[in-house]
Amino acid sequence: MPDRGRPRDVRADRAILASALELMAEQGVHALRIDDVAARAGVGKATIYRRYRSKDELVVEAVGKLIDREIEVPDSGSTRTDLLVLMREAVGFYGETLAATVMPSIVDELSRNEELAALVRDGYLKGRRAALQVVFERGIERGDFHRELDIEFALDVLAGPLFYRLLVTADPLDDALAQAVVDLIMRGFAPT
Amino acid sequence: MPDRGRPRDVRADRAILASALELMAEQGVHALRIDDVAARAGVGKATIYRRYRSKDELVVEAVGKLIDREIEVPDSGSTRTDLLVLMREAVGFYGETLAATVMPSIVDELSRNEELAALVRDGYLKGRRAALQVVFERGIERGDFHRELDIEFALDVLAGPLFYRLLVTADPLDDALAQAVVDLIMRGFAPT
Amino acid sequence: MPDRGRPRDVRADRAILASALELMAEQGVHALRIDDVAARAGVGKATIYRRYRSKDELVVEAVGKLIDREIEVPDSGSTRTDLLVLMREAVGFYGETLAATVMPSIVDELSRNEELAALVRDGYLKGRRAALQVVFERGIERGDFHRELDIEFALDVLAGPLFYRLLVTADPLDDALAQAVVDLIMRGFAPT
Amino acid sequence: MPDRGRPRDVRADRAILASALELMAEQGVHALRIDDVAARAGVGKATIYRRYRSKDELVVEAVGKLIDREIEVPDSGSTRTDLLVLMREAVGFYGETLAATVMPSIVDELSRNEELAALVRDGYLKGRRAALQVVFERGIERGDFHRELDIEFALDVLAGPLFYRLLVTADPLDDALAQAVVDLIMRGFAPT
DNA sequence: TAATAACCGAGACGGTACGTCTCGTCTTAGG
DNA sequence: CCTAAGACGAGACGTACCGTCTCGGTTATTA
Repeated sequence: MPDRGRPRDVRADRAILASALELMAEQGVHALRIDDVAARAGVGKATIYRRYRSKDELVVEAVGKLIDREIEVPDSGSTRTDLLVLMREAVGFYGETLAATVMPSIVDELSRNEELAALVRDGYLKGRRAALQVVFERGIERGDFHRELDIEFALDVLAGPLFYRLLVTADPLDDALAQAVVDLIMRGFAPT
Repeated sequence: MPDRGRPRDVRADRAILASALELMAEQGVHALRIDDVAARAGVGKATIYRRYRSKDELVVEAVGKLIDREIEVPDSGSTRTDLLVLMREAVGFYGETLAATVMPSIVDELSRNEELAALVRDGYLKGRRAALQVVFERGIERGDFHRELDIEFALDVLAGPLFYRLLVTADPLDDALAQAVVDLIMRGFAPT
Repeated sequence: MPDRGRPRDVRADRAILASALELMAEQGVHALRIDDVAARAGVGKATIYRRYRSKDELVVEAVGKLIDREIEVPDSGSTRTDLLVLMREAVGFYGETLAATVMPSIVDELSRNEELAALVRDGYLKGRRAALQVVFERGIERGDFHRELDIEFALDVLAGPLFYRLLVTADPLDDALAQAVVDLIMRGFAPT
Repeated sequence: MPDRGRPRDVRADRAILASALELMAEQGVHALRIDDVAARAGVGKATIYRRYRSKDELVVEAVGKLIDREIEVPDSGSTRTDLLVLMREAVGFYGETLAATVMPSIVDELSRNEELAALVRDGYLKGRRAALQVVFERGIERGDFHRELDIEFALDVLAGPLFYRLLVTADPLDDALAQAVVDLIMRGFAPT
């Protein structure tokens, strides 16, 4: 009997996630208190725990909402331009306060939370990587890259420095970074 | 009067750090409980807090011990070989169970623990980056790289894909990665 | 418009009270959960709250049903026999499992539930005491008791030991008790 | 290892019980909140739960403290006077606000809490009943009572009306009650 | 040698967040 | 307008962990 009883209140769904994201952005994932989420959302704690089995799961879902963005494959005719568009989009996204604040905790969570790992890897990364893959394949056709290009590795090179700065060195994510990475890719993987 | 009273027990020092590292490796930094460290080390909690002002500080110190490795600048005569030596060393280190297990939590901690951030960035990264910098400078002298090479960026490219795999995609850290990164660097930053 | 819409289901009325009594007998009034009553009665919670404003009121009503017994004034011609009949009836009633199980909780509830207190005192005790009063008055007429007999006090003496055993000492309620109490009354209140 | 570690703080012991008793007297046993006890006692909740496994157990202990009174056997030479002294003492005690407020909940608890039942029956009632038993035995010697007097029953008659009023009818506990009960006992159990 | 001072393991302390539970109300779809 | 099912806001429950403090006892250096 799936549809019996009072249905879940969609406004509560939204209020909970919104409050959680706000609080995470304000004080960090670490300092997130379920009681605070409930209070800000104007909701009982049970209403949260009916939706998420634990605080971790709430964080997962909130992050899921945060990173759930449609990505479209650019097609300017120029491989360099297309890569730059995608890199700038990524730099812009991870440069946002909320994403930047939350990401370290997410990464930590990834290592012990299979569910979150699946969500992030399959739901988010896969999409971005697929878009980039198309661009790389077009690049190969155009003769911008040599034919043995290891696309997986190329993707790691695009994303790696960005995450390294975000998570480890705390150096700025800016347009210069996007350009430098794309330049390196164009040169380093050019046909011999 | 600095030397009055019973001196600290060095065995306690060691037992605390060892227990902390073991527990971090077993269950993650997140699940580390001071009570558990005390119990495993056969030590009272006060004995821990006499040495470290907080749990965070204990983690910092334990991680410090873990990553405190002398690094020597290779000088084989070949820039590629030297870079490869350093990359392989890094791949080997982060491929170790303990380092790999602990790193995501460290990264999380970095974002809100200034002290740990300083320790990791100044005490550890700085050393490795200095070694790499020497190799890059020699490479420029030798004519392997163009003279405007942005060494900071080159370092990000070396480390980025490694951390990206370690923290985000969970793809393997292997020799192929080391070679691919070094190859890319050699090609991408070659003189025009 | 009193008769519009679907009429209340009488089976629900009965199921609710029956389930409440069963659960009270099984686990005590204390452990009674409205959700459990609803589940056992196969009824929604709202159906209960439409009938009883609160859990307390449900308990009141359930107990009311339990103790709602017609009492008839015995008239054997012998005061001792009449008192004995009434005492035996009481001993039999409070010896019943359900009544005995529920009574301590009822007593607790009496002290803070005015409504229940009224129901029990006016609806139930009053009836029994009235019956006994008649017997005592006949006894005075017959010359079995002195004329200054404080009937209120006599009633307390009849009921007191019974409740004391039931609630405090957990000693058995048996025929010997009934006889001893009646004997004491007959002697202690005999004319001088 | 019984004496290792920091010993329990006796002031906390006292503060907890005192606060619990105060709150029980103010609002009833029913409305007692562990958080309130902790707050009023200036104590953490864990400090309460270290001493008492549950709220019920705290209530038990608090009540134990409340009813833990030395009782001495009066010996005036007159059986009536001795009984009256003991009855007045009881009437005075149960007339106190705290005892009267708490008793219904205690009685309810007795029926499902073996530990409390033992405490109350063996620790408290037994003492009072023993004192009364001495008085009755002296009375038999003096010829105030017939020799077949069932002392157990006599005790039930002394205590019964008192508890009946306290728990059921809410009629006053006063000196008149004490006197009436003693009078009844003296007459009803007089030698034939 | 005795006193002094800081150490030691054990574990209680006040505080705070957790995740669970129950209350009495409210909201669905359906009879 | 009733019904069964079950979600809702509120708030107490008992647990767990933090960082501090207290106990009896130990181990050095200083007097």
